[in-house]
Amino acid sequence: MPSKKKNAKVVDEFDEDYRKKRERNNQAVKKSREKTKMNTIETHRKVENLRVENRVLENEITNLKKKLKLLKELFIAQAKAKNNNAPNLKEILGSSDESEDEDD
Amino acid sequence: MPSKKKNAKVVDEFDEDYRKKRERNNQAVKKSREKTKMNTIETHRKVENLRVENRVLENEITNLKKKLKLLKELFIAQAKAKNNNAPNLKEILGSSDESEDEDD
DNA sequence: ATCGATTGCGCAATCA
DNA sequence: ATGATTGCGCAATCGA
Repeated sequence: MPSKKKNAKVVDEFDEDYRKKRERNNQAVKKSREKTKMNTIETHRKVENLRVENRVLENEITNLKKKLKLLKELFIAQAKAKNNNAPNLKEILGSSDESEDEDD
Repeated sequence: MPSKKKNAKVVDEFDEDYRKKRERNNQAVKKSREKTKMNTIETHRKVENLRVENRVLENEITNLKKKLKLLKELFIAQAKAKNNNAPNLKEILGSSDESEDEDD
């Protein structure tokens, strides 16, 4: 029963259709891997950007804390100078989540 | 002049030393690519962590700004009640880089 | 049935 | 000589 038609899986290495298919796949593979590389680079870029942004935010927080501290001192001083009943700042301000200072 | 000894580059596909070498390289390749995958995952993890941290910092800034705003109002109110010369907060606190409010 | 995209794997060149 | 990286091709599989 040797049928010359199709002999199963013996891919004729040089068959034209086969070669065309292989060539297209090879291109697809290249493209896909190029894409992967780009994504990798992009992700590294994201990390770097986020780190920078993070430092900016940290600095802003530091500055805000400094201002807050100073203003509290001014407030207390003013209260003492003009009055005796300085409001309780902790009650007024210290709600949320921070715990920056400890004076009273 | 066919010398049976060594016929240049025709790597005998089944030569034992060749096979050993190939096998070792195949393992090295696997290892290296595994490493690459791990690094990729790790980098994605970093991005996620940084994003989270960023949100935390943004929130902290928001809270600090709120506090600062409130305290400024208290300070002004107190100054007006007891005194007429409220110090110039902008000068004292410096508008270094932020610009949270606009009253004066 | 088709076709591109993705993935695991092996080979060989090159780096270190 | 040896392990690590890298570009490339093959084949299986996925996804539309």
